[in-house]
Amino acid sequence: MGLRERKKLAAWRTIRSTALRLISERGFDAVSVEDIAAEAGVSRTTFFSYFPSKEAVAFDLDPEELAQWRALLEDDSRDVPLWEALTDLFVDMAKLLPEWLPVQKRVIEQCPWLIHTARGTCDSFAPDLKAWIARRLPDGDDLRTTLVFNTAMAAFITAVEAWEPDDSFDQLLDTVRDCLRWAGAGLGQPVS
Amino acid sequence: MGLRERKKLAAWRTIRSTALRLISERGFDAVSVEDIAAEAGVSRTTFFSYFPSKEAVAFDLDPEELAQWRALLEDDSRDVPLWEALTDLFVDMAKLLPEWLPVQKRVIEQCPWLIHTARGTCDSFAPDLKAWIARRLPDGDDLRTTLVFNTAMAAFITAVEAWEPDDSFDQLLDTVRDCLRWAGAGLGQPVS
DNA sequence: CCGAAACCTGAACTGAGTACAAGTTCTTAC
DNA sequence: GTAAGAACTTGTACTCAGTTCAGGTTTCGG
Repeated sequence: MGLRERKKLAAWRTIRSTALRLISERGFDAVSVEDIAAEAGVSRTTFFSYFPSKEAVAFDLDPEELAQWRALLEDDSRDVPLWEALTDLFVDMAKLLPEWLPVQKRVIEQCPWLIHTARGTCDSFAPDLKAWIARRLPDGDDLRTTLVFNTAMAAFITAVEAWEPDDSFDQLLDTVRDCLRWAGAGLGQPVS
Repeated sequence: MGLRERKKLAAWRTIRSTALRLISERGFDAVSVEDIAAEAGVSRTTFFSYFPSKEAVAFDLDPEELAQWRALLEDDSRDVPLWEALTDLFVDMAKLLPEWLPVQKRVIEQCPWLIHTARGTCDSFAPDLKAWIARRLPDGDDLRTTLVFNTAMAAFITAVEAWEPDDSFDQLLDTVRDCLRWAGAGLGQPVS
């Protein structure tokens, strides 16, 4: 990794951590992009070259975490049934977030309307995940692929939103597993 | 309904239809709130007293449609199993949208990032729907309630997003029913 | 018909996001 | 090592969404 790339990542992290500090101190609305940029020692223009919006600085994933995330999708073992593999995948994904999640949840607690933005975080790897699912599904059934994707996502989000930052992280992982299992088994069925 | 209320609804509809006309002519980004207000014969300030944001004018439901929507939730017959009732409910809900949906889809086609806003449309009755589900579920299991809600919503959205405005509307209703059924039966199960 | 409440309006403001030209820092190829 | 050029940063200036508010107009209840 050349100097340029290292500097870029460093700047990204400086801006991000500055932003999260200010936001958790004063609340999302009470912090302007100008405040963040000034405190992080860059110009407003530079801020927007790193983050496309003020929301992004609060919710975008760290490039390294994103890479780990994507790496999970490389696993191509198709001997496990789809939904079980999917459940494991989501649990593994959740495992990458023990630092990230509590912060996000506290921000959202103050500004509930940011939930929409937070959900959009997933968009960055949604295409990859969809491809992962499509690979394990009979030939090119787009509707079915999308349905599996959206439903699994819904189950995952349900677990995340039910989790309180004060609960243990293992509890979240259990809930993620439960939600995915329930959804996979069919919510029309009686509770097992 | 007094004069005041009638005028208000009329103004709402004038602003809305003006907005949709301009947006479908020029595209969402190329139309400013000022344009819409001017063309609709009201001030910018008034515009924002009717709609909280520029996005809202494109996606908010007509108050009357919203009322019909809510009316569907009044039905309290609990003899039908939860998921079947839910499937019927969503199909009935979809039936109220034959005018609305094609327009929304065309707007989103031009500005894909508006999908998030469109999904947020559901927020206006989400609490009611959640209560509807909770009523039919064993005592206050919040997680399960939310899971059912989110999953059903995901299935519904999948159907809506797969539907093309040129397809017949009945096809949408069929797809909604299919998606809900599949999700209810369990996506971990083989296709039936 | 009169007073109160609801409504509309213009003006002025904040802050997000964009465009661009000029300056600075890193890279690469020689 | 250095020079040409690519990539990055910055200030300025702009557009437009969304808010606030004071003052005027319309509707409503009695």
